[in-house]
Formats: sequence, C-alpha cells, structure tokens
Amino acid sequence: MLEIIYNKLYSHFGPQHWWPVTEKGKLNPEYSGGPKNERQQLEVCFGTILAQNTSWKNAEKAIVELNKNNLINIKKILKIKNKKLAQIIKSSGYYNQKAKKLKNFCDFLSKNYDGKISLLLNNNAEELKKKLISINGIGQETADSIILYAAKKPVFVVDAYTKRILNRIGYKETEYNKLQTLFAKNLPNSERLFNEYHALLVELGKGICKKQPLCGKCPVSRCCGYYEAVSLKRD
DNA sequence: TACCAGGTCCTCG
DNA sequence: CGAGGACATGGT
Repeated sequence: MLEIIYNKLYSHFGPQHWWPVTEKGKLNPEYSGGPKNERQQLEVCFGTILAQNTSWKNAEKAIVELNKNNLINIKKILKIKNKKLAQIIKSSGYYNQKAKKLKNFCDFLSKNYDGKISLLLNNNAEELKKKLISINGIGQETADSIILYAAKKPVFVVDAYTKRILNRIGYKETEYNKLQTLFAKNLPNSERLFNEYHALLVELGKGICKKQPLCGKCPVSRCCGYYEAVSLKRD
C-alpha cells in the first residue's frame, strides 16, 4: 500500500530534489545531489533547525544571510553574539530560539567532535539519533532529518504532514515512533526512497491534503479512507 | 484579517 | 504521559 501511494505521488509530482545546499561561490541553496563536503553537511543541519515550523522560503532566506556573512562555520557561530545571529536569521521566525539552537549544535560539535561534523555523522543511525536528540533544540523530526538528509542514512522522517495524511488515509496513530515503524516495516530500507517519499508527502500536504483537503485534486484519493467517507456521505 | 508554514521545549495536572 | 502555551516572520 505505501509503495503504491509512493508511486502515485511520484508520478503526479515528480522528483522533489531535497535537500538543497549552497555551492562554493554562491549564496542560494540549490539541489545538487545533497551535501558533498563538511560545509554543506553543516548547512543542511542548520537548515533543518531554521526550517522548524516555518516555510522553507523563510528558512532559505536565513541561509542566504548566513552565507553572506560566512557563518556556515562552527567557530564563527560560536563567536558571534546571540543578538547579532538572531538578526541575521530573522526571516526564519523564532529567531532568538533558533540562534540558541544553532549555537547549541555547534557547541556540541566543538566539544565532542573537534568541530568536525563528518565525525558526528559517521555514527550509525541509532547512535547518531541519540546524540542529536540530546542537544537542546533538536527533537525527533529534526534529528531524523539530519540523519536522512545530512548523513544520508535511511530513516523515515515523520512530520505534521505525514501524520495528517496517514491519519486520513486510515492509519489512526499519532505517536512518532509508531508512524516511523509503519514506513520502516513496509518499505525497502532505502535512503533514496525515504528522501523522496518524505518530500512528496510534504508536497501533498502543503498543496492538497491541507487542513481543508482538496480531495478532487488528490492523486491518492482512491487509497484514502477520508475520501471514501466523504464520498459515501455525499452519495 | 486570520491562518499557516518541512517543531521543540517547558510547565502543569 | 498529554495538553497547552511560548516562540515570530512572511506569504496568501
């Protein structure tokens, strides 16, 4: 079932190109096959924090500002004043909190991995998650996003869209781990697949399976309990 | 104008 | 545990 849904979503929306990173000499993140060096890995991690409960557009603006100030850099983040950092990432919302979160993350890397993010990301997925969760400001979703999109290890990222979509389709479960297990048990353990699938669910949730769903436009309405219920009611 | 966006932490029962 | 509030900008 989950594979069928994936195929329908992919046919409908096409590849989503996550996660965009900034190439050398540029300011804007673009898709280029994911992070390829330490600076880009760090940028993805910053991006996951900046995008918390915020549109990617707003997070992206903050990344451009960080790039302008050469701040995708652990030592420089630790050196800059909170207030100044907060102003630089202002567009991402919750900027005071997020400034602290970026610092917490960099502080952790500096103290435990000699400031080398690749050493952190080299941990196996399970260890990596424990360590990431221990950092204040990084919760389950952000941790899994880092594991999937920065470390490129196969874990399924569950977000608000995933919950809403799965609940409507008929899987009445809201607990993060239960939902994650559902995907893990019913799909091949593939980083590429999990990358694309999560991105597709975001696209579906953002444009169609909204709070007020547009079932008429939905590519997976034929698999959906919610849509069935609505149809029965109408007929 | 109000609502929502690629959440997390803290506090309180 | 789980609910509820705080955090905050920018787009529709």
